[in-house]
Amino acid sequence: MNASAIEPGTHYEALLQLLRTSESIWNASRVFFDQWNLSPSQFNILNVLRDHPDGTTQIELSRTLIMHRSNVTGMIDRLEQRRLVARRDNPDDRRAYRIVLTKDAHKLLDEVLPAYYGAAEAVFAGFSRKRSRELTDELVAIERGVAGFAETLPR
Amino acid sequence: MNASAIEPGTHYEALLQLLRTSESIWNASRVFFDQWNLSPSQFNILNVLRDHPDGTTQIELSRTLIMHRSNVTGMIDRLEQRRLVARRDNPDDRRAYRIVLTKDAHKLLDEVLPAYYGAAEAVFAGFSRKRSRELTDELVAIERGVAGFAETLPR
DNA sequence: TTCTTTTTGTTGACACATAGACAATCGACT
DNA sequence: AGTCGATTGTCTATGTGTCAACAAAAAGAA
Repeated sequence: MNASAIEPGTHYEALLQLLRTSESIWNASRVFFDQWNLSPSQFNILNVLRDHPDGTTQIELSRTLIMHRSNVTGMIDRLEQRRLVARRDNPDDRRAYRIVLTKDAHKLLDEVLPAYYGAAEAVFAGFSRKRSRELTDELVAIERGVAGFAETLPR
Repeated sequence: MNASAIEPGTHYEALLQLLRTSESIWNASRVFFDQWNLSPSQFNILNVLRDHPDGTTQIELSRTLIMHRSNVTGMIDRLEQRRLVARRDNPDDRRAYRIVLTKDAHKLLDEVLPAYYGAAEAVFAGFSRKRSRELTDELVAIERGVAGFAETLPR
């Protein structure tokens, strides 16, 4: 409420802890995906592509994963070199590609995904479903708070 | 529990939402700190240095901020160029520096910090202190779960 | 003391992220 | 049809992160 607070408060602590926890998840996921020589970002791309059997454009990927389109170029370059994705022609739009998973990628994901879902459950050992649903709601509310605050910022 | 789950579950949803929320906070903070031409990482370094009036070493900074020491080199290089930190000699250890804030940095932080704490409270508008304390505890528990899981991973 | 191991900071190579400028293409409008 | 603004992907520059290899210095062992 007090937009010119001079000292850190309880909410500030919660915010910091949220960032800390998220970073620890991200770091653990780096080690986890390294088992298959993947980065978390690479996995995210492959995971999104699973939902698009006919392929999707790079700009669409950039929107889904909230990253700049110039970043997608490099990510797809590296995944293409590893033969995990392919750039197919897009008959509807000659500016864009249709990015698709290769057979190798499907085989890789069949291996990774069960371990991936299992890992999420392992991390939450001792949490009831109810509790993690409540947590999700809480986090969504915070995300809305952040979005609201961001609008007050000079862009 | 079930370490070989085949499908995403409630816990998985919560984990994803945690990462999403954290990313939205980080992105908002980029816009926020941009008002003073700072990156979130640069601010974090300055903020840590406030607690060390006599300076601290780069390796100590890397441990506090959980980043590689080679990254600290570049961060301090850029902050030094902007005259926000200085590398002072360390009489106790001629390998290391004592990194200290400059007067300019103190002046900058006097401007940033109130807005910073205020922003945290603004994001949590509508949250009681009790609720954000509970959230903090929840997040700490998850962080422990992550650490536990990470230990089961091949390093 | 001397020998060995560890630690500190830098460097180079790379991955991942942004922003801005650019060419090719698309789409809408006249 | 032709024109003009928006979109798509790439390129360059830069910041932030990792890791491995290196020199200098410190710390420990003999």
